[in-house]
Amino acid sequence: MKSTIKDIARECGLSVSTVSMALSDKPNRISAQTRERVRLTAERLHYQPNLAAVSLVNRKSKMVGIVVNDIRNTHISSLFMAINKELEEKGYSMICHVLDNEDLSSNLKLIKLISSENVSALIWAKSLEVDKPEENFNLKYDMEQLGIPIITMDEFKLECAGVDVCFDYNMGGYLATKHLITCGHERIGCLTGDSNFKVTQERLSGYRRALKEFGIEYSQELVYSGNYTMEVGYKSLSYFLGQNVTAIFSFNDEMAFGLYQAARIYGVHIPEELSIIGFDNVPFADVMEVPLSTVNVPIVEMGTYIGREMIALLENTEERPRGKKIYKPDLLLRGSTAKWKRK
Amino acid sequence: MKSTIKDIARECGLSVSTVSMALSDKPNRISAQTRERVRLTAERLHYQPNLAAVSLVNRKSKMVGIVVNDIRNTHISSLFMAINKELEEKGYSMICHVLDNEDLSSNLKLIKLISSENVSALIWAKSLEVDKPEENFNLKYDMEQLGIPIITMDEFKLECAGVDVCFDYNMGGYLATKHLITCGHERIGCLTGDSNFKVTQERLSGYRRALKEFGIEYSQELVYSGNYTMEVGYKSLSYFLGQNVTAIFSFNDEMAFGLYQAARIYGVHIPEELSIIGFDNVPFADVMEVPLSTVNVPIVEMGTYIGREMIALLENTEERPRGKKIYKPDLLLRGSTAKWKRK
DNA sequence: GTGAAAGCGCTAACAG
DNA sequence: CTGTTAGCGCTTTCAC
Repeated sequence: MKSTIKDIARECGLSVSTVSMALSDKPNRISAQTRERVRLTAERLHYQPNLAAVSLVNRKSKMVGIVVNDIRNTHISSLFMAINKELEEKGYSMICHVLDNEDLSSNLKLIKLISSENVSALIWAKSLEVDKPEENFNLKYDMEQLGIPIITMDEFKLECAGVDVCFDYNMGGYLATKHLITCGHERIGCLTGDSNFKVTQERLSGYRRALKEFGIEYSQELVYSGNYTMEVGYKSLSYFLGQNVTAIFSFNDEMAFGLYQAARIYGVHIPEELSIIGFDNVPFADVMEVPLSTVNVPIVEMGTYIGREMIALLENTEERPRGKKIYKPDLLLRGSTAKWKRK
Repeated sequence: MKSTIKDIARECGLSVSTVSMALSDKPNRISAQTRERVRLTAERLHYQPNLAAVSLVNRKSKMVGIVVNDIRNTHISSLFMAINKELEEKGYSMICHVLDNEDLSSNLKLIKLISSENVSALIWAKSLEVDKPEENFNLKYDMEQLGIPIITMDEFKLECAGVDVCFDYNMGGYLATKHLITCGHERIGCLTGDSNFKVTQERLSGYRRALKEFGIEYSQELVYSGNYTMEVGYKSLSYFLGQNVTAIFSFNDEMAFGLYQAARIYGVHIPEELSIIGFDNVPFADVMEVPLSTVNVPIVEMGTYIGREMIALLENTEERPRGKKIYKPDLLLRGSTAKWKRK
């Protein structure tokens, strides 16, 4: 079956420890010949080190845990790929926990599992849910107990090594809304994501801030509580039409595509009869017949940053205080938003 | 730091082995009280078993390796999620190797890495490349050497436990092409994926088979060699227009979207001036202003099947001969293909 | 019913 | 330069 260091030792007539050292890259006192002899038999026997054993003795592994939301969303898979690329280059593998949109399974169970997997670090790219203060408290505690560097994509206020890599969603919401207002829209629908996500609430604050700044009253009726999926975007349109909105700010592009789909069915013309602005800037945004105006989130850049920071965290020995990085939005104005002409 | 079974033993004044047994679900002779006492202190100490240690002694782990292509393609991320869902339910975690479209890194290196990770099984969802007989020979050998069940998504002809979960791409190519011919098209462009992939060649065979059946001569000029990405779809259109094609069979939906994008720029109307049929049926296919006709690949069903088979392979003890499952295509005719009216 | 001992594959300190 | 020993955290005989 799989050969071990023991097999090599037997073949070469050496001790296990000598073989171990010979195979190691660290400077040591094994003669060049022995070294070569060991290397050759290792190759011949198709030897591959058992990383479980290595990690057991080293108390660290070449594994990084990652928790992400539904990767069917291109925005998220792009992030995933960007992180993966950086880590793989440096010889790290990822143990993935991908969350289905439907079952956002218990955070605590997840952390326990991860705790078992003895990964050397963790990337927690799952949104912070603000409606569970108690669970979050425990989660924070458990995360810190892991004793490994953790990169989060929200402000978890963890007290352990790592970085918070965030995005200014509030500003994004503000800019998107302001743009619509500047176009002359006054009844602006707001299609939100899961209302308990911090990232959702921040976008909503931005929306309200813009309205306020321009003296438009906030109205609960113009807010449709979505969940970041295309389906809900589709369903929401009839509601918005009933509210006579002239523009919709969708909290992600995915839902905006759902709006497009419904608009086609209902015969609503974008942007003449309805302006739509999205959020994320997924690659598809530019493929639609009416390219989608959206708030750009530099997700690949963020993923790359996360990957690199992770490597630094893992390989630099000196302690660093927990870092923080905030990415800023910019507006990508394409064909789906237009000046509003009162009929 | 992280507590171990030893800590529990000390706390309870018991031996390590007793604690191990008490914590185990297997039937054994530990008294109910001891059992409970151990359980409670384990909880109190936030004990989580070290799976590296467990797998070392059991010679198997709750880890499954997976190799997939670029998950930014919804078709692939859907597959990934479907597999993940089944495995996670049964307590298995996935070690992911996601391949970037650009760097299809060495298979052999990948297998070696996986061999180190001591996963209990492997899902090889990466396309078989037919132009590397030598590498494939070694790959096959190395895969078999892993000594674990392997599910592939191509016919690798492996001689180890597992299943080949395939799709009849040839039939898919045939049906798509036949549909276009039946619509009256004669100059049918063919936008292929990476030409060295078996799944690409099969589609191409299907295309040629349909042409032949209807007495249309195959012409090299009508075939544009792509790579399954939107960019190449975009770029290919001007070539196809130069060839005066009236329809294009795109080997996946992604590239078809690229064609859409280019068509908009060039002012080419779909389907009046150009019919397009894709392959995969990604969710977005239905969102475009002109919904994309495509060949349906039941990828979620396939993923679920793979997950379930994997569990069966892992948990049923009796030996089973290597299985094979072939999914069949069906045509989804939407708005992007139409009867050709000679001008 | 519980404990002692051996060992999974590997590394690292300590001898020689 | 190389071998011996101990031990990472856990499971599993085999004694008691």
